[in-house]
Amino acid sequence: MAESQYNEVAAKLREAIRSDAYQHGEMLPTEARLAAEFGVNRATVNKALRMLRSEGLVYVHRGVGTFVHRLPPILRDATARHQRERRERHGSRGALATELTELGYELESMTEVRRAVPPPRVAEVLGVSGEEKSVVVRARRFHANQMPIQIVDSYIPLAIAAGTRIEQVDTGVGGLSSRLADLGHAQAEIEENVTVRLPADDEAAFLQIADDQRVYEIFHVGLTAEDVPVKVTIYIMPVHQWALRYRYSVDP
Amino acid sequence: MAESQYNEVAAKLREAIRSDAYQHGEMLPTEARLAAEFGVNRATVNKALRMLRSEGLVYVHRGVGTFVHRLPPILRDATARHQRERRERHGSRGALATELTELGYELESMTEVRRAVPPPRVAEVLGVSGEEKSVVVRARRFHANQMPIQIVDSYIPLAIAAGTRIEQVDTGVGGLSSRLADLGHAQAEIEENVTVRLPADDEAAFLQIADDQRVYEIFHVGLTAEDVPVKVTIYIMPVHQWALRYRYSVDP
DNA sequence: GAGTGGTCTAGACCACAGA
DNA sequence: CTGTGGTCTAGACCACTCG
Repeated sequence: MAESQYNEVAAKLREAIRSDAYQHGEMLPTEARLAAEFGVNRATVNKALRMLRSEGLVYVHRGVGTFVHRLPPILRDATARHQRERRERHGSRGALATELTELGYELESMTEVRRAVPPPRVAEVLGVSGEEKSVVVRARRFHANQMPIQIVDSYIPLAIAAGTRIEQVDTGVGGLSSRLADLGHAQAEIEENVTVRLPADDEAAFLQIADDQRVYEIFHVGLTAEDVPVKVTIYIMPVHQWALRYRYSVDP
Repeated sequence: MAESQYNEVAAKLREAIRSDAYQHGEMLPTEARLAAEFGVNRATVNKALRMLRSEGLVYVHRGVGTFVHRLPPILRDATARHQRERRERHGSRGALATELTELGYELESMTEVRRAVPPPRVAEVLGVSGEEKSVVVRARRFHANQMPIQIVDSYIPLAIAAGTRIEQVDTGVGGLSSRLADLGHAQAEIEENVTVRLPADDEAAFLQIADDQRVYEIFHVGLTAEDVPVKVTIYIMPVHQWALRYRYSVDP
């Protein structure tokens, strides 16, 4: 990892950040200054910083400077968030709010609800039309301490959700899952498919990440006890901000 | 995504690859040729190709050329691989072999077994010394169709494994999990923590990936019915080659 | 207006693979 | 030996932010 100059510069800066030379939010020296300091061209420093940026170790304020990002990742515990004990302990608050409060973050969210044409893969899984407005979309955007952290889009077939509280912004105590249960479509099983990819333009814009960073795409399907898919949720999160946890039983 | 020239070049090449202009393994035009074709400098083409490479869409044979990579991702179904029905259906073969055969891949693996000092995090979870050779490491390396795809290192406390079949390369029918069960340490629960990071040098070398690609690190802990950790396995896989699937029940 | 990072060019040298 | 991609430099212009 230490052959090329930009790799060496990157390694030195990583080390400086890992040690306590820089605090979260502190500005690094300018590229020109770093170039002089390390005795290399600015393009070389720029390439090194691009690496750090794509790792999530620094972020850039265009026209201002490069700043250090040193925050512990957020844990998304997929299994625990659906357990009764935990739900009861934390009352009506969502799973994410619970997780983040435990880490000392303050959570904010915005929700938009509309009827829409579902993406092809969602239409296929839900067994609805991919050409008409066949689903209700609940589009939520989350910030933690003023920092964007997650995009969550839930798709529910119109046949289930039309005219119900699911079409309102506030779904009430217990949220979307409880409303589905009220309507006779309680989810019994969850299937999640995880992939990692580059962000789309709108995702990168909301999450304030560079286009060479990566996001998790979690394709989450809620199924009833009869194995009927009743809800698809797609989660998009920057990989450097999150760790995922799953727990499951081994069939004896 | 289409402002800068290198992004436009990258977008055009992505599109050419996604359509059927190139087959898997086919060589792209040289950077010089692409630069002439698109009317930009070679450095710009190089930057675009670097993006595609980091996405796993192309790979480079140093001194030869840039080649297209178009293979469907491998699905790692964490839950299904531990279910009895599936295990019985496929006999003594491992979970991975089963998954890959279904996708038409031919699987090869190498196994090394040794006693070693565990990494700090592993020592902590297993409750063993992080200074002495307190674990047996089963280091496996997997290829599918001659392509490296996965690094799997399992750590078992010496207190459990010393002198048993676990210390031999061939663990026999049912593999490591069955031997743990034989020894009275049957795993009842699995916890997996997923993160995404840059590869270490040795990981990049084995997996034949560039140092700006990403790998999943899956920190997998096997626990007995009494919640005692008996095995830690760390999986390292390139993100562009794999999708992860988890399925779990919702507590009613 | 001054300073920042983002991008691009032209040109150069290198290590590597293969004929 | 030739052709490939990997890297680096010097210099330039740009859009952006902020005082």
